[in-house]
This record gives sequence, structure tokens and C-alpha cells, in this order.
Amino acid sequence: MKLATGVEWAVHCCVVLSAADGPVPAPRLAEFHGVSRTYLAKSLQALSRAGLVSSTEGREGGYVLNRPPAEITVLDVVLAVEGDAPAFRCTEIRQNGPFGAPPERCVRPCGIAAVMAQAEQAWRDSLAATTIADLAAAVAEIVPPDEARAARAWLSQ
Amino acid sequence: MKLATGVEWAVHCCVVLSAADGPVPAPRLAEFHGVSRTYLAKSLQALSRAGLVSSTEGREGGYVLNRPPAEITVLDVVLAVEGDAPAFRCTEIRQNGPFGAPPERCVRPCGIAAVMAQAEQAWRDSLAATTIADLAAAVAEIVPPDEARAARAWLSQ
DNA sequence: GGATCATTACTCGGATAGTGAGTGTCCGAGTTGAAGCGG
DNA sequence: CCGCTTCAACTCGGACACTCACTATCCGAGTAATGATCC
Repeated sequence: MKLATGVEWAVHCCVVLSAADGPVPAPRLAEFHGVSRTYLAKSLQALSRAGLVSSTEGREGGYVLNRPPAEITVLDVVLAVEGDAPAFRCTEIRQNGPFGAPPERCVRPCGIAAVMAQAEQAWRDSLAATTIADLAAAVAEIVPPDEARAARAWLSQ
Repeated sequence: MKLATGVEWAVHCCVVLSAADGPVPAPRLAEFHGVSRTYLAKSLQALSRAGLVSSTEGREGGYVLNRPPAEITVLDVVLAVEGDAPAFRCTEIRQNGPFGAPPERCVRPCGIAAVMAQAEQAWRDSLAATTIADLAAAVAEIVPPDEARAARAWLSQ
């Protein structure tokens, strides 16, 4: 079980976008974070496909958050990049082998699958409890105001 | 983010072992579940390495649970097979780029990493709330007693 | 008959190939802004 | 001086190689029960 690297980048980008004034192109976001330009574009495309950000083409184009930061949860970003497929997929091995359970006894989901699904739900609930606005506020408490202004200006240069 | 297939097999094996009378060899567990013999052995080795099961070699050998089923949580099995590495590893990209935060400002963990860690803790807590004994009890409610006896006998044949 | 010993078959364990998702990269289609030109 | 046209540069989006972990497999080392042998 491992989380994709692109998820971390995407969340950081959303936080930065929530503080930016206008559209920010992907190459600038990549340089801001010191990561690969081309691969970050892939994660941003996923965000765009999920409707979290909207993209404008041409000169002065870039990405903008589609909703207020307080209405975008971390879970939204994770699912957009990772996909919403459950981490655990029951293969119904209880129906295999010499003592396999007959299908009519398998109307209720496998107990193991139920436990896994419940745990994943807890994980999602926890991620959904934090929004991009919360993360941005935490960053704002640490970064000095003048530096934040300089960063905003650099993003809009 | 995807959970390994071997995890599902390992949990099923633990439930079966909790109901077995004596040691059960890996090939029999594989046939019981209708899965690959050789690959299941790999997951069982992981369980053995983690100390959840103990193995006896030679004829009439096999695997036995090392602790009472009520003292083995699903989380124990998952961590034994998957490893206890956290799903999210912060790469500290906040220190990169033209506006990278200086190290002295990074004594506290990144807010994003904190959210991810908290979510993973919720996931682990949920998995730790269920034991192998709970799963076995749920199975016992569905399977008829005579069939359970037959399965136990087949495991000890 | 009982104990000892060699045999044998069975077990686990780690070392060895194959595959799919994630990682990283590239170039083309489309759009916007600005500059140049004409009226 | 104003509007139109052309241009150019910049943007995103999808299509193309590469790497690593998971999947699947094999064979060797070690052990315990079994059977034969000897006292």
C-alpha cells in the first residue's frame, strides 16, 4: 500500500493556487515546488478532469481553482489523482476450494471485505475533514506576510 | 493506492488457522482457498517473520497461530504482509524552489503530511478494532456446524 | 519385545523470472496577447 | 489616432519510453515420522 507521489504535489499546488491572484501555468507551479515540469502536468490534468481546477489556454493562461478553497477537501484531491477505486478488492476466495461457500450464502459481503471497507471509509472521512483553506491558513501562520506577498507576485509575474 | 492481494489471502489463512486443530501446511491452505501454492507461501513467510504464526518443519508440520485469535488484529496481519511503512511519505517539497522554506522553519511537520498521517492513523485504528476471533465468529454464524467439522477434519487429514 | 539407526518423504525458506501500474518525458493542437499595417 | 490583420509565443492535452514493486515460480536445506535392523 503506497500513495502516489503526484498526490503530494497536487495538494501543494491546490494550496498555492488558493493564494494566487490569477491563473498560474503548470511550468511555474513546477518551478515553485522544484519538481518535474512534465510530470506535474499529468497530476494537474487529473485535477482538471475531476473538475477541481479549470484551465485557460494561450498566453497568460494557467490553472485556477474552480471552487472556494473552503469547499475543496483533501479527499477530493486524493481521489482526483489516485482514482476513486477502493484500495481493497475482495476476490471472493471464500467461494473457492473444496469447501467453497455456495453463491446463495454470499449475498452478504465477506467479513474481511467489510472490515477493509470500513477502515477505508474512516480514512476518507479523516481526509474529508480538512480543506485546502485549512491548509492555507496553517501556512499563513508560519510564513511572514512580506514573503507571502513576494511569492504571490512571483506567481503572477 | 492499492492493497496487495496477499493481504486478503493472509487474513483468510489466519481465520482458517484459528479454527484448525493442529498445524496446517501451506499447500493445504492454498488448496483450501483455491489460490497459488507457491505465492501463498510468500505471504505466510511474512506472517512467520512478524511472529504472528510459528512454523514447524518436517512431516506433519505446518503453520499454527502464535497467539489466541482474540489477540490478533486485522491490522497486525496487514502490517505483517504489507510492511509498516507509512503510505504517505513527505518529500519536503516546501523546502524546494525559489521560495523554499528554510530548515529552521520546518521543525514542525508539513501540514499536508500531518493530515495524511492522521488519516492513516484512523485507518489503522479501524483495522485494529477487529480481531481474527471476530471474523471467525462471523463465519461460524453462517457455516453449518457439520460442514465446519468436515472442513476441520480435511485440514487435519 | 524394545531400542537404535538409516531412510524417506515432507516441510519451510530464500533466491529467481514475469508483469502491470506508476514515473518521467516528449511533441502536437489550440488559444490568447501583442505587434505591425492600413485607413 | 483607431481598427483590423497577422504573427508569434505560450498554454494545455494526450501519446510514448522507462523503472520499480507486486505477482508468480522454482529448487535447496532441514526436520520429524516411519520402517527395518540389531540386541
